[in-house]
Amino acid sequence: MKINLKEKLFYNIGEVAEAFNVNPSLIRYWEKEFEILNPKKTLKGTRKYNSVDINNLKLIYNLLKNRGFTIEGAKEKIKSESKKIEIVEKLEKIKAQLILIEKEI
Amino acid sequence: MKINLKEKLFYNIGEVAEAFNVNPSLIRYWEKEFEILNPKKTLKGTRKYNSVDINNLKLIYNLLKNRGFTIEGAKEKIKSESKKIEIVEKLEKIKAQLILIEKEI
DNA sequence: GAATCTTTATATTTACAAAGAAAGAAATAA
DNA sequence: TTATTTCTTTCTTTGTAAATATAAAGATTC
Repeated sequence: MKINLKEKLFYNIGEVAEAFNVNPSLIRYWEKEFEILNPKKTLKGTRKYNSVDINNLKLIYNLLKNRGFTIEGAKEKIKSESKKIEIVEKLEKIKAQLILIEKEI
Repeated sequence: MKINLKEKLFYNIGEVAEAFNVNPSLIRYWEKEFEILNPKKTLKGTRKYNSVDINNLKLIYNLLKNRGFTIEGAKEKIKSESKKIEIVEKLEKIKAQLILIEKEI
């Protein structure tokens, strides 16, 4: 990964593909498959990748290319991961509430 | 999984395939792919699956069908898992040695 | 005769690449 | 400058290779 995220605000598909050393087609294909991959597009339709997009790509790349998930498997993994995060967030809210209650006693 | 592991000592491929609801060919195919899958064979060549084989099949099935690994990914996973177990075993031996040394002091 | 074997052929799914059109960028001429 | 040409990049759609799964064939065994 050659991309220095602080260098630019946006990258286009060629740069991204080169950084990950994959074909641009593959990046577009992943976009079809993974909801989380949603780069903005210019009025003419050119994709613009920001740091969030790059991080999502890193996640996807890692699951598919390093960790040996299928595309379906990676989708599931991402979903269940975000479920976990949601649950933790809920628990933290509950904790905050409990602390408030404790102070009132 | 309909197989009751305490019912019998060995199952043949038809029973196993039915229990996992897959094609017998698939079980044989996995055998080619996964080293850990090594059922004994009768002198005539018929596969006999014992509880270890069934557990290995469960592992493989789970990785492939539930957790969304590719075959290569599942192989890696299984390898790294057994690496982990080896390391823990080595550490336990070292621990035992240390305890002996401690007693000698 | 039903189930299994091995080997080989075939189907299906998954993952990716190629093709041709369109847009963008850069170099050159009016 | 501003047209014009040329080269590069990106687009979508469609094609294809590789991976995965299954079936078929013919022989053998339960």
